Amino acid sequence: MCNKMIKSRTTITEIARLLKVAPSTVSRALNNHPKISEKTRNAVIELARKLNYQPNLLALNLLKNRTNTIGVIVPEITSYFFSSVIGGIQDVLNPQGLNMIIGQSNESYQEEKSIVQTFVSVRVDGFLISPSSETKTFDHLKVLTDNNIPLVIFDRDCEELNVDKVFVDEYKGAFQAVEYLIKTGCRRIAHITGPLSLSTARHRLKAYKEALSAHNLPLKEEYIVEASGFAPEHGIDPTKKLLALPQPPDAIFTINDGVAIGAMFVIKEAGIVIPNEISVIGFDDDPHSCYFKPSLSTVWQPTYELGMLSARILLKRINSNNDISKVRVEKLFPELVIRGSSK
Amino acid sequence: MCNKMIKSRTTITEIARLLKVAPSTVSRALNNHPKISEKTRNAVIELARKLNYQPNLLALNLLKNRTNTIGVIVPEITSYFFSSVIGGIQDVLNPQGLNMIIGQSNESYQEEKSIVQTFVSVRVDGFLISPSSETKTFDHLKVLTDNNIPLVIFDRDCEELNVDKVFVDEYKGAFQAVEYLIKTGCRRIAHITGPLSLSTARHRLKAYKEALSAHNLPLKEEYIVEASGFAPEHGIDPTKKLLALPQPPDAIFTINDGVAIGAMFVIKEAGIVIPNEISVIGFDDDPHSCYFKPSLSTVWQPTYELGMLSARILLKRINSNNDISKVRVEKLFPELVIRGSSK
DNA sequence: CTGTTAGCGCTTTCAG
DNA sequence: CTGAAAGCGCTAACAG
Repeated sequence: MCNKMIKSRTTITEIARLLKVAPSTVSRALNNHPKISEKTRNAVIELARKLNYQPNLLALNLLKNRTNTIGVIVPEITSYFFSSVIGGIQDVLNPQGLNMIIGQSNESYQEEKSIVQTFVSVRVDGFLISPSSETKTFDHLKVLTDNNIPLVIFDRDCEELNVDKVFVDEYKGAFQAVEYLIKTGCRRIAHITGPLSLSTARHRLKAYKEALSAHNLPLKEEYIVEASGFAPEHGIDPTKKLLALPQPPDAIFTINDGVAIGAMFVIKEAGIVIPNEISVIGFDDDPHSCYFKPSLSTVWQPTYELGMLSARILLKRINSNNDISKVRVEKLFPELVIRGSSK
Repeated sequence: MCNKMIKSRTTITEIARLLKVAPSTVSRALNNHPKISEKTRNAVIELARKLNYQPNLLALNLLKNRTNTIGVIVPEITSYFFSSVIGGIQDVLNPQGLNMIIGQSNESYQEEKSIVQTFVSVRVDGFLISPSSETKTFDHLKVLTDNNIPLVIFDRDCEELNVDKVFVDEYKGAFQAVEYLIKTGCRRIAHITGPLSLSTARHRLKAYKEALSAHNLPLKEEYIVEASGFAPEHGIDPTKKLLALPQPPDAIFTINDGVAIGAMFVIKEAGIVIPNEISVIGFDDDPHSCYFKPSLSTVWQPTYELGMLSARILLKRINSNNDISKVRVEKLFPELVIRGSSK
């Protein structure tokens, strides 16, 4: 049973033929062109509706040389952080009739590069990119600006790129978290940082250091351990290392909630009580965080807003033909959320 | 400083002009057409490379009347389940030069319908859909099959639609879970189910009932409670209800890990020991699950494979011009993962 | 106000 | 083996 009968979609010429007018007239009628008689306009619109006419976007795309598609590149889509950013992007794009294609770099420079390549070849109208942690050279992104393809960087900075950017004020969030630990009496505060190629990790680390020094606490190098990723498993070893120290910390501030969850697991396993003996504060406010025992204190990030703002800025640039000379750099504000894992 | 100089991309006519041949010749050379002299072919290819020629997909799309884009519609992207399915889809699509656009229905029928609409109007080459829990009529999907647009349903079934489908064998997974609880001595086993409009919830519920009866355990209606969603928060009230029963359960099998996490939270809060007093088993194997105390027993689902297989089946249909009469329905197998929350 | 023409970039007959 | 011409569906000059 072969169902070949594709209901061939009605075209503008079809309507023109039926109405015995020129295709251009139909086009004008459908696009609210000023100089067209009410009569023909109505006739066209009515027939179009009756025939369920839908403009062929493929034709329009070729003509206008755009695709109405935005390319979004993130390290991974399974993390709460990025998936909710994507939600924000989508909610700005869709009402504008724009679509997005998503690429996951899996934190790999090579994959990121090849995604950029394919997105360029499908001619996306613009890019929203949060670079991978492996990405240290930015030629593949410079190509975009060189070719006048709009690009907004979000969350993770590329200092050498002079383009629109949207961030969360990591420094502030981290500073508040560490300061809170100090104020609640912790004196041996450790930090599990992330891949230091990332601006986010660097800013949080900087805030950690400066918060300590602002409160005249010594900075001990052995209290800074690097996690190689953002999942709970990446928090395991760093935490073990910290607990094995001759003088273990009485607080741990982690790069994110994932790592904090791994840390709490190790700490509880070791029979150490949170927060009495060790306080823990994460970063992100993952929806799971409040269901752990104790519930995880953390720094909430405006993920959805981050996505929306990035998309809005990109749209502005696209709609202005990338003719805005001034580059925008925006910062959104995080918020400390105190729960059970800290005093 | 206005950067208007768009490096206009080289076209096939450009190459033709430079080589003093016809555009069609260039086209043939570039597409390995048999009847073309080695000489011209090489000349064309060389110049094309030198000029960094990239075919204009927009033009090809109009000509071939396809977009090389697949529309993927999921209830939400922030859940581990769906985001990892998407990873599988992507890994099949990209090597084929296909892209995907994603739509989140947010479990809303209206949103789902409107996403289908926009995806049709951008002329995606095919659909991969997991319907929302609100979706009870399927006219918006029948339109697709009526218009010969390939469609694969995954994870959540629409019985009245006769199209390719890919599922996980929910029944088997759930049956094993409940059977395990019985074998480890639990006798008052409760089930927190999900929205019963979903085939997934219905199959798991059915398995729960039949596992009990297979082992001659009574089915008590008060042991079946419905969660209105899949997040931890949706597990709170159902669990409270169960604990308040004159004879509370000694085990809870939940619709998924999210709800199980909410359930464990309530149980621990009530000072009840897991698994000694109450066993808990979830469904999904969310990466967070093993970091809870106790770690959550669950049913692992082959999410990535689910995505890959769905995409492969869709591709097959697209590449065959939707000319395959036999509909494929595939089932993948889940696996019981026993951890600390069960005996 | 409306029709004619040209063209977006590419492939595919149809002739040579 | 190669060129000329037509056309995918639509819009935007340019004439009337």
